[in-house]
This record gives sequence, structure tokens and C-alpha cells, in this order.
Amino acid sequence: MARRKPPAQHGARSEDGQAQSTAPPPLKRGPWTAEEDEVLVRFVAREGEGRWRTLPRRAGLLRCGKSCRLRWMNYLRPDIKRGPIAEDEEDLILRLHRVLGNRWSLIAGRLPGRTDNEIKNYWNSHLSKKLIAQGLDPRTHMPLAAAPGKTAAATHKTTAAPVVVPPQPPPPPGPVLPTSSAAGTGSDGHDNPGDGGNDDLAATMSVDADGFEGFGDQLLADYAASRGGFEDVMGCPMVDDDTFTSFLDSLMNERQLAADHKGVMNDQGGAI
DNA sequence: AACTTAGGCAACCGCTTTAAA
DNA sequence: CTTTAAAGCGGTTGCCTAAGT
Repeated sequence: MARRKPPAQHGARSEDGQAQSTAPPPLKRGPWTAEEDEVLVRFVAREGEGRWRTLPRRAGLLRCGKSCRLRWMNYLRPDIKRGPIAEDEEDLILRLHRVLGNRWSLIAGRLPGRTDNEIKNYWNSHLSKKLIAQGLDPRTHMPLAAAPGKTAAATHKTTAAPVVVPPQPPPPPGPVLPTSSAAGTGSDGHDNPGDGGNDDLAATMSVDADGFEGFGDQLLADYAASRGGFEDVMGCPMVDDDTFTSFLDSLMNERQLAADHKGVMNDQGGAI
């Protein structure tokens, strides 16, 4: 469907964007052909994933390793789920995004068969607008300032920041996390769809119950409290791995979340 | 029917992190 | 301990198509 720029290869760039002194065979760019797909699929089936940098040469592809990896991860993997995002998936994305921010790979890790790229695209083209239409800031999930003419912005293709949001007191989902660890956490850092893992997600998510309240998610705060709180118990604002993982799991199950929430409300004499 | 605009998405880019030498 | 390579991630770009005029 969408195509990228035609094989206008910047000749002397390696996959990492570093200059190359010699100019080996020009790397192909742009859309993948069925033949290339087949070569890649066969090669990965035979040799397995990994060593992406050298893969193209070994497989006989005139692509950079990055491109191969991307193609495999986003399109060719056998466990990729095709078709439109279901309503429950959409709902889950919304909830996960509220907690995780733009950690697309983490979100994707909770949606088996969906890729981070797919979710990111879906968010930028659908969900962010949906939130805006509901008067919510797609980044913070907080109500947009009731300023007139606030949201008109999001129409043009500004993907990253559909809405200009002034810095807000409560830390938005993203910034709550240690800045850039989004990517490389652990050996993988990428919770591949289907593996159900969040690696050291909790370590990444250094947030206490107050912090959760900070991004306006009372459920989250309640959940933190119900699990003994994330702050006082541990003496430091860290979220325990299991606790956070189970929280994310609970996001995937409305009923469980509702039950937990209810329990908290009972315990506390009804918050919210 | 022809032209313009907006939406959707695959692919690329640049940066960060981790592992290995 | 430092440097380099590899891998991964989020953000951005740009083409194609559909809808609107």
C-alpha cells in the first residue's frame, strides 16, 4: 500500500548511517518484492533470526541488515496477526498507552501478533484522534485544556505529537520512565509479540503509587495501593517486577482489573 | 472527469543501549 | 576501562489510495 521512496539509494551509507569508504554493491531500498521476501523467509527459517548485519550478505539480499530485520519483524514473521485491530485490542492499546506512553514495543509485547510499528501507526492515525475527539490529550490521556480551538491541530499528518501540550504538573506516561531505556532493556529489550514478556519492565517503570496518580489513572493508583503500594513498602519508588507485570496482565483482563479495583474501593471505603 | 486533499501505512533514519573485543 | 559492533526503538518520511470538490 504505502511505498517509500524509490530506490534512491544514498550510496555510501551503511545500515547504521555511517559513512563507508568503499562502495560495495549498492543497497536496495524501498518496497520489498515478493522474491526478496521469499529469500528472507527461507534464510531465517534455515539460519534463524539474529546477526542482521551480516544476514543480507549471507542470504544474498541487497538490503541493509536493518531493513531485513524490520521487514522480518513487521511483516514476515509467521506469528504476525493480520487484519484490522479488534475492539478489545484497541481498548487494550489505549489502556497500555496510558500506562506506558509511547513504548510501542512494550505495548506490542502485550498484543500477540501485533507489531510495534503497526500499533504505532494505528495510534497515530486512529486512536490519537479518537482521544482528541473525546477531549483527551493523546499523550497524557488527561482532559485537554478547554481552550477553544485546541484540537484542530491534529489533522495534518503530524505523527509524533498530534497535540501541543504544555508541560503538565503530573508526569505524563512517557516521562515517568527513565528517559531512554525504552529501547534496550536486557538482551532483547523488545518484548516480542507472543512471548508475553516484559523483561525488566518493572525496573524500567520506576513509579510509585503517587506517580501513578500523577498521570491521572486512579485505577493504577488503586492497583498500586492494593498491592501494598509501590513506595512505602519498598522504601524506594520502584515497582516490583511481579507487581507491575501482574498489573499489566490485569490490564489485559477487564474483569480482573475491575475486581481488583472493587476490592480496593471496598478496602478504602471507596475511592474515586 | 479531472484535480486536490487527507488518511493510512511500510519503510527509513537517527539515536540509545548492550555486548563483545 | 575504553572502543567498536550489533541490535533495537521511537520518530519521521513519503508513496499510494480514497474521498471530496
